[in-house]
Amino acid sequence: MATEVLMSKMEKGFDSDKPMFPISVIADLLQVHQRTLRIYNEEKILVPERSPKNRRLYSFNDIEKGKFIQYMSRELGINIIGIKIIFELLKQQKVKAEDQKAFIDEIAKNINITHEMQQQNKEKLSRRGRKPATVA
DNA sequence: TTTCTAACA
DNA sequence: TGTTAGAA
Repeated sequence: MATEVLMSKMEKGFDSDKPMFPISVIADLLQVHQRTLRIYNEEKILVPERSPKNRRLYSFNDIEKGKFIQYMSRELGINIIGIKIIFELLKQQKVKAEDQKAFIDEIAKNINITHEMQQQNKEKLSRRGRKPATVA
């Protein structure tokens, strides 16, 4: 459903920064509750534009950032405060958006966060009623 | 109908 | 984090 909406937008050609997707599409795509996205908004981790009617409008870049957040949260087990700190660090280090996942992965590797440990994190989180990670 | 905020479970 | 009430 959300994917079809995305594809139709992509076919036309688009600005990756252009706000165009409502919260329902992003929630569907990332498999998170809308509440979670609103929390990300409140915590300033993922802040979308707003429509004239105050509706949140996410850009393609926001979606990519959302995927990264889900990766850190679900795969690495980092909480929102940790993610805030990481984003601030990435900003201070001027790490480009395309390099951020590799940057974090390298650190995870250095402190021995193995795939087994990531799997354990996923299991822990899913046992707490959270949906298993789908985002790569 | 969908999304908003805010509060409760 | 998930769910819901009431407003827009």
